[in-house]
Amino acid sequence: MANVDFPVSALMSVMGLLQSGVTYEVASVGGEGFVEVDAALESDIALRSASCQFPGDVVRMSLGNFQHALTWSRAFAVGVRRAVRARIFITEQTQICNLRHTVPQRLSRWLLVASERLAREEFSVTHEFLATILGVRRAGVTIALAQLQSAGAIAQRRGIIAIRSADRLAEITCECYAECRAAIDESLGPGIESVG
Amino acid sequence: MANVDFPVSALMSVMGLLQSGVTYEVASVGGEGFVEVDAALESDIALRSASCQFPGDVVRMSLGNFQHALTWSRAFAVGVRRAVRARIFITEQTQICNLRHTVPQRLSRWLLVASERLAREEFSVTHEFLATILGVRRAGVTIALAQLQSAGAIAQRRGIIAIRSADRLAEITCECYAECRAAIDESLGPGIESVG
DNA sequence: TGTTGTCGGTACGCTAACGTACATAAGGAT
DNA sequence: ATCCTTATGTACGTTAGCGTACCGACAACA
Repeated sequence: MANVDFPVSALMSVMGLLQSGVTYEVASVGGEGFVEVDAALESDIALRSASCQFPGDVVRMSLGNFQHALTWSRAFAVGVRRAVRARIFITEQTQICNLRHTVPQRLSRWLLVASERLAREEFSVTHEFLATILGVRRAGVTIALAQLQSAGAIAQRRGIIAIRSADRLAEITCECYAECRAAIDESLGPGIESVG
Repeated sequence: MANVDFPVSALMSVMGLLQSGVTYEVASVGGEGFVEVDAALESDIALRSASCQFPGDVVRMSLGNFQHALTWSRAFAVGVRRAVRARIFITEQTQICNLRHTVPQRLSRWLLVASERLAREEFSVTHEFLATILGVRRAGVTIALAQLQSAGAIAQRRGIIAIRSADRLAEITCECYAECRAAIDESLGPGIESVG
């Protein structure tokens, strides 16, 4: 871990790996957070691997600078720790979301979050990609997206999904969307318009 | 949040609440961690509520003392932050565990973890309680426990579960058990014999 | 313009777990 | 000893999502 990245208009993923070889996303990090979180928690070694799924601006600090800032700037440390707080909440919420909420609900949440963090309504993703992110079948994503489409929430082209109505998506998704938004606002202040 | 508790031989639960009124456990905290984690992350307000499910010894600090120690003792701060690091890993792992692993597997994991943290093989829990913890039906727990019993892993009496073979449980449970143990060892050192 | 690899739609049987309900059993209280 | 509460066993039909497979369609590129 040579650098710590604070996404601005990028969206990064923290991935987990099962013995079966399946990978899955354990955290989606935009402007409300940073990677790698371990850098703020007394370790130079990341327990997870991160990758950038959607390129964009990132504020990058060397690990050394990050830890220096963390030590010497009270303001910096507060911001970082509050981001960690939000991240924990989101991860906890996703625990139950994965267990109790449906694929269309979870998919809607991911689309809303990605849209807000990337500040656009259209992005190029394949069903396969979304299946990996959500930890479900590719076919399951296709079915769920068809539902969102016929509800007028999204439009699709090959390799591209466009959000037509964020409100519609918000109706479909579960409470976890709002809960995570509230936790981020509570931790970082309402200025940050990204959600988990 | 007036105090911060470091369980020694107790087991505490951090709970989440869905709009439906259903509560579920988002973290099980023993000797490898502390509650509330928000205290270490620039907030006096806990985003989740914690409760003690299994009484035992706890090192309790006032919030003021905790924050004082965190500020002035480098050693204390390192320990606390490393505990946060482990907690994040466990929570992330539980995300995928909830999604992909079966009730008997998740139940086995919980029993193993609880047993190690409480340092005993027998504890009083009802199926109803375990159902809340795992976020499944009470009937589902009954069925899963019957499987563990017929595999010779546990024995049951009304309101009591006794572990007969931790090895058998370890065979049944998923990789998440070992992954979390490894993450705790990596974060806190192998001295702590609790697992998530 | 034709070929080829990737992506999306759909279908099949299958399984884990669901929600619900009811009956039995254990054990403390009277 | 009996009652009564609480815990457990079990059963039913239902459902979401699985694994797999196959085919058509799009698009890039030769």
